[in-house]
Amino acid sequence: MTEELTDLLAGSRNLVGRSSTVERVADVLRGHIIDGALAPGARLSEEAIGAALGVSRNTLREAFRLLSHEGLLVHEFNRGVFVAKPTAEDVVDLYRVRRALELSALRGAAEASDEAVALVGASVEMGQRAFDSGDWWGLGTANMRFHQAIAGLAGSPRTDEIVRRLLAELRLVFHVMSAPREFHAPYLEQNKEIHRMLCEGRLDEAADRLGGYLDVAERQLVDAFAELDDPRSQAPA
Amino acid sequence: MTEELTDLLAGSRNLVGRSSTVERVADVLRGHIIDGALAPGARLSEEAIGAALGVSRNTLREAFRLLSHEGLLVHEFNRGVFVAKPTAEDVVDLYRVRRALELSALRGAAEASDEAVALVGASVEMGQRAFDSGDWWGLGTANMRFHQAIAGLAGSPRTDEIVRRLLAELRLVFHVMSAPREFHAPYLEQNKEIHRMLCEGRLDEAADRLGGYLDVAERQLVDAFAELDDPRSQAPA
DNA sequence: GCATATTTGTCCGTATGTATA
DNA sequence: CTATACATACGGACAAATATG
Repeated sequence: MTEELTDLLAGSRNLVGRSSTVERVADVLRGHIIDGALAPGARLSEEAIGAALGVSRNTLREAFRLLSHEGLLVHEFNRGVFVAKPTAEDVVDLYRVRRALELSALRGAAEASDEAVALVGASVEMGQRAFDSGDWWGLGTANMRFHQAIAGLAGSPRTDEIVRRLLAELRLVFHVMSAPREFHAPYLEQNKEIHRMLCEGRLDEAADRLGGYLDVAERQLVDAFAELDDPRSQAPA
Repeated sequence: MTEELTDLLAGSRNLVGRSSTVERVADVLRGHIIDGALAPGARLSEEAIGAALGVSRNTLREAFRLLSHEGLLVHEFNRGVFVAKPTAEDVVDLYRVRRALELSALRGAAEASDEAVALVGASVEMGQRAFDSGDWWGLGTANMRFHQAIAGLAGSPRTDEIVRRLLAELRLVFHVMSAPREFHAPYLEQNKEIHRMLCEGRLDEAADRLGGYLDVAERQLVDAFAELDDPRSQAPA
């Protein structure tokens, strides 16, 4: 069973070249986790992964600690580390924190820098390009960047870091959505609208819009989880 | 120069006995950092600390990663780890995030559990006891617990975790306050008032009160930093 | 339920590169 | 500029806990 993982990760070995080994290992693993190559719940063997990436167990364990604190891995004492497996409650919690931080940033955006506002616009354009080329996962990425940019309006390094962490966890959640297009596409127009309101200084209005849209997205995800747990639906493993 | 640190930490060696070594080491170091035994900016030598606590460098490095992610240590590549040294900008940032999360939790407290509300009351009583016995550092601790309880009204594990992290960083900041009593004491009455409003369901009013009080505290801390940096004041060390 | 194999937790020694006196 | 100290990273070892047959 470790065969597949080993083969999977071996392709990343040549990328390991400079800077801190621990950081690079964490980057590689993070990438494999958020793009689904390492599925939620999968166990990460120290020996197998270490061999696949060509790093020692000590170094690998430090990378595991990093990703555990980012919420992408969970560490069970004397049992190993596993890819985090978010539940419906996690979705609710993630959206609770997002609402608090993103809406607060948007409502206080009168003092935001021009560059921060420009990043919001850039993410909207990126989403449009992804939509035009039918790249639905790219559309999801653009949507992530939109929310990161909204949070960035606060001009707060800690908010940026926290939201980055939340969105990475949310990437894991999105893997339960079987229809990425139908899920992500409707939000492109909403993002455009919110960006417009932002540029016109209608901040409270924009925040209300964003709040409502987060509510809908949350419910959609929770429903998707309920469907998975529900035995009468034909859940594909 | 490592002599003092070694002696300081050696007293904690016997505490190391069960559960995960990494966690225990992190707990010991966290305690020494927030109570000021390890001053901001101090460098933590792997060898010295490892010897003092009787743990290997590998284990110690994992604990360092933990505390770095909590914001209490900063890791400089190829140079080592240092106790975080918050600046005035950090204070502003910390209060920005606190405002967003605590006010949001308070405004939405209509759905808070009875236990969560009770914790707010308990922290107020704890503060009163500390005040009565002249324990000013304990008063600060009670105040921390008050804000943790306010954030806890959201019923969100992630909010709890984030706020815990922010308040630990804030502990570091408080070391610049030379007069803990004058700083912490006025907030006891405010906390009582906010708790009363909370129990009566006057949530928006309570949130406004808390917001104003956070503004004042932030300004007070920023001023304290300005005084330290200002050469015309007789800054001790 | 038990014996065995696997894996984690932790420590040690060491080589190499980097920063600082 | 050299030398020293230290962080980075590796590999091996062993006990303890867990998983497996």
